[in-house]
Amino acid sequence: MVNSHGRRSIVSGIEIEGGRLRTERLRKLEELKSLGIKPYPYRFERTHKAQDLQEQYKELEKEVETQDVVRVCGKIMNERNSWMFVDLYDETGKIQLFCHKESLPQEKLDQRKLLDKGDYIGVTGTIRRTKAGELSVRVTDWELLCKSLQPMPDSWDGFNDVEARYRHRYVDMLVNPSVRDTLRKRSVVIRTIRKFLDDRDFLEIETPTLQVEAGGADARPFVTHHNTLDIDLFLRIATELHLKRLIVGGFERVYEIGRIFRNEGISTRHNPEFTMLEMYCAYGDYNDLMDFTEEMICECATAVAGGTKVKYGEHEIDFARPWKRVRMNDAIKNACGLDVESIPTFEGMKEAATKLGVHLDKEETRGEVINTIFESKAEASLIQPTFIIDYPVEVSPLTKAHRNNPGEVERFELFCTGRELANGYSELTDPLDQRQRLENQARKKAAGNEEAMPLDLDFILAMEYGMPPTMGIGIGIDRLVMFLTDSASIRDVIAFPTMKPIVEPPKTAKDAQPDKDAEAVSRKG
RNA sequence: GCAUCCGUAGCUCAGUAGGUAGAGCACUCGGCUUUUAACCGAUUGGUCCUGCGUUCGAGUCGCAGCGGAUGCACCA
Repeated sequence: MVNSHGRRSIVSGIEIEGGRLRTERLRKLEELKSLGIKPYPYRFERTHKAQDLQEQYKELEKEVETQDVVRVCGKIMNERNSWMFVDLYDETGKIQLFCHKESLPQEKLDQRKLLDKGDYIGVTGTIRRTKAGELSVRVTDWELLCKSLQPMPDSWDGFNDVEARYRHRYVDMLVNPSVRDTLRKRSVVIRTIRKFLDDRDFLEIETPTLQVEAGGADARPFVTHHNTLDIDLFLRIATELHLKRLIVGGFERVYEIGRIFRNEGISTRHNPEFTMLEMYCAYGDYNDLMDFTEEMICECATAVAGGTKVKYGEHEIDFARPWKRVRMNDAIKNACGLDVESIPTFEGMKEAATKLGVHLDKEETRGEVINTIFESKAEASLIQPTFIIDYPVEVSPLTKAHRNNPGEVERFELFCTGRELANGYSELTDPLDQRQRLENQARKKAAGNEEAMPLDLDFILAMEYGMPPTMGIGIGIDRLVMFLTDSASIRDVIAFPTMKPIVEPPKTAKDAQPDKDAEAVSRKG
């Protein structure tokens, strides 16, 4: 890795070409080759994984030697007492190697000097437990499975440089077990959701990532270019509009767990690409959907945390059902005493917001102001899982009007530790109403609001063919995994989070000239 | 996008008032050991993030930039 000025490693622990530690390993690699040893062989027949041995010999007492011969393999992570003790790791955990000179042939003793931490080896040996109580393999033979050229992070100080951890996540995974644990739990969450939905006859259907217009959410999209068609395309910001087309198409239960791209700020809670579950189910409304959501998330919590109680930072969150359901207007009243229902006008609402110290920006309607008041006054206090229900129609262009309350829609958002976790509603199925709402959005977009939705005429056309009553929800998988794994940053639950690249500047005037190919590509046509 | 903080050896860090660039660990070499970051000895290792400036002299002071962290904004 080279920094912006072309010389040294900018992130800790990584050896650039010419680095001393790497050069030393290259020397050992050459020496191994000269001894006729293949440093990158093809396979190893193992009899046990580390965890198998730990379990199988749980009862073996200290200082007891067995004659049981095993073959294990893995990565050398640590060494003590001049390589008499070696910690060998495989995916399941650790097994200590006991490498005494009297158990090893002279040749293998000599070649030991060519091994480093980070190398993969396979060993043959017998099982024993040491005086210190550590289950070990007394090594009688070993073979190299991979020579590593990079130094492993210092085992005493650890691999703590945050930037290095995210830029070189493979090292982070090797050294910090919690990283693997979190990613494993993420996999469990996704598997649990799939099983939950599949068991209820849902179909997982993939919808387009490249779209002519990016709709279905308020967000700025990424733009890309298709060369042959010579058109700009957008990366999707939601899967909603296509999944609803599937409902129109006659599927009654569909979902997608897919990558979403939003061209917005990066923070501990936002990555430019993230994973969202969107699920749509015909003939149900938002009340049914809240029950459904509770059940599904409880199942995830149980699968990952073993129960409904989860520690998150300083909070203990209990997902036990049922969760509170609070009308947005009541949530505002509870938080700051304001009764928005007594204020019928946009101007009046604006005044009330200002009086409360709520900063308004681009709000143009009464409903938008109510939503902003909620976000700045009430949201943060929603620690335990809470459904906020009945949103203003102006902030919900895809949601069916409330059956009783004019000006409101049948929508909920799920909050937890003051953060939004899910967004669901009775889907708007009236094509004429939908057209009007999207035309309003398009007007805003034309007026310069980059997050407003485009007018998707094909979506409206689809709805004119007829869409049954439908409930639909989107759940941010990354956020959910954050809660269930007590992760402070979204980066901790993503295998390879987005990082700003380290750019190598031109070293000479000649290099500084634009690359011809790049130039050609940048000219459209 | 805004604010605050951070950047010295592979790692963790020290660096006094602006005056020769330091320690421990790691690496390498040698010794020793059947029991746990072993230990003992020796060597090696630096563009102090980059650039410009102030100064006789800058790791240290100033300005600009790069990268990161956190918070805010946006949003899920």
